[in-house]
Amino acid sequence: MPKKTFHNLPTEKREKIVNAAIDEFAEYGLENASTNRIVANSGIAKGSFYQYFVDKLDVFNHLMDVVAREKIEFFKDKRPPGRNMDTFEYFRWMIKIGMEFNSAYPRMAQAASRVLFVEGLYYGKNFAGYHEQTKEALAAMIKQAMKNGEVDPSVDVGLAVMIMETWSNAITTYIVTEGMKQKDILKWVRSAKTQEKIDKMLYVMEYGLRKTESKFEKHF
Amino acid sequence: MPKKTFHNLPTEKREKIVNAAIDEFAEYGLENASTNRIVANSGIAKGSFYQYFVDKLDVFNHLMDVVAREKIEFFKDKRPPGRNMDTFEYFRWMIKIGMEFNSAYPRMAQAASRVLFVEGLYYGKNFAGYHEQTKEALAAMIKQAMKNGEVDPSVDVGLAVMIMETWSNAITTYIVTEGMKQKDILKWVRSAKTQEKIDKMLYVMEYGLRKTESKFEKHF
DNA sequence: ATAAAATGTGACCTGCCAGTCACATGACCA
DNA sequence: TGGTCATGTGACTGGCAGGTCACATTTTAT
Repeated sequence: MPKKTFHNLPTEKREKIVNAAIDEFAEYGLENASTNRIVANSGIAKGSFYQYFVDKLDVFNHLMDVVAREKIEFFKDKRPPGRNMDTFEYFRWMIKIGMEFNSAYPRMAQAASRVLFVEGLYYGKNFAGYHEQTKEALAAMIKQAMKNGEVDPSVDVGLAVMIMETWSNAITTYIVTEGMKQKDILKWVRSAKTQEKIDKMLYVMEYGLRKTESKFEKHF
Repeated sequence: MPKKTFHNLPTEKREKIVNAAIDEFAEYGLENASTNRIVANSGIAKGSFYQYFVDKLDVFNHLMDVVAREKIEFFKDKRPPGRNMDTFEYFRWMIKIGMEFNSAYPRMAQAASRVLFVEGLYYGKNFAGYHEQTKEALAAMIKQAMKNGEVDPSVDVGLAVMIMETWSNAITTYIVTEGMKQKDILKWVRSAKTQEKIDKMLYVMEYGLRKTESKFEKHF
C-alpha cells in the first residue's frame, strides 16, 4: 500500500499521479510499465515517486483499490429494472452495467483487464486474490440458480463460474479494445448494434450454438 | 525470415537454438524475451545470433513456421473416428487432437498461445495474419453446419467463429497452464478427468448453461 | 525567529537490453 | 601452400530500466 506521504497529498496532485499510472498500465501492461514515464507524465520527481510508493506493484495495487472503490460508487445507485428477475436476465443486466462502467472509465478498465485477466495468467500466482470475491459471488448466484431450476445442474458449479468469467472477460476485452477505437465510447456501447452484440454473446452462453427445435428463432 | 547461414547450420545446432527460443518465449512472452538469454541457453555467441536472424521478431516468426509445420505433420495421419460426423462432434474431435498436440509439444504451445492469443491482443495489429486461416476454416465449417441445420442460424457466422475461437483459446490456455504443473502432461490430458472437463466445456458451448426440459440429464 | 520535521528533487548507481563490429577461426579451392 | 570467403566471437555502444541518496525546499511547532 502507498505510504502516508501519498495520502497527505492534495487531491489534484494525487489524481494526476493516479491518472498517469492508469494510462501507463493501460498502454504497457504491468511488466513493461515504466516508472520513469509515470513520473514524467505526472510532473513529479523520481525521488518523490518512491516517497509515495514502495515500487511499481505498490502503485498498481493502489490503482486496483481505486478501481474497486469507483466501481462500488458506480454500482451504488444502479438497480435491476425489474423484480423477480431470472438469473440470466440478472447476469445480462450486470454485464451491461459493467460495460457502462468500462466505457465511463475506459483506461481504468483497460489497465485492469489487461493486467488481471491477460498478463495475470502467466504471472507467478499473483492477482489470484482479485478473482476470489468475484468467483465466490458468482458461485453463490449459480447455486441459487440451480436450485431454482434455471441452470443445468449437470454442469457443475465450478465450471459454470469459469464459463461466466470467460464470457465476462471476453466481452470486457471486446468492449475495451474495440471501444478505444471509437470517438465516443459510451455512445458506442449504448448503440443498438453493440448492445445486440452483447445480447447475442450472452444468448449463446445461455442456449448454446446448437440449433434446437424449442428455441429456434424465438429470440432473434 | 532467418538468413541462409541459419539454414546451413547442422540440424542439431539449429534445433538447440530453436528450443532455447521456444523456452524463452514460453517463459517470458515476446516483448520480454531476451536475445541474451536465448544465446546463452543455446550456447552460441551474440554475434552469431544476428548472423542467423535479423531480430527477435524474426526468430519468433520462424518459430511459428516450425509450429505450423509440426502441427501439419502431427495432424497428417489423424483421421476422425467416424464417417458423417456431426459438426459439433467433429469440432470436439479437432479440439481433442489439438490438445494432444499441445501436450506433445507443451512449450511450443505455451509460446504460441501466449504470444498470439494473449499479448497479440494489445500489440499494434501484428499477428492478425496468423488468425486469418483459422477463422476462414471455422467460418466455412459453420456455414455448412448452418445449412445442415446443426448450428443456430440466428447466431451469425462471425459471432459463432468468435465463440468457437474463444473456447478453443480458453481450453488451450487451461491445458497449457494447468498441464505445465503436471509431471506427465500427456497422461494428464488423456486422463478421464481432463477429457471430461473438455467435454463439459464443449457441451456448454453447444447447449448453453440454461436448463431446458429437452436436454436435462441427457448427457451427464 | 528558529529549530526540527516533512517533503521535494534529479543526478547518479547498477544492471539488462538490442544491436554492432573488428577480429579470430575454420572451410574450401587453386 | 597460400589466398579467399563464410562463419564464429565477445567486448563494446547507447539507451532505458528500477531504485538510491545527499541535498534543497517547504511546512510546522515553539
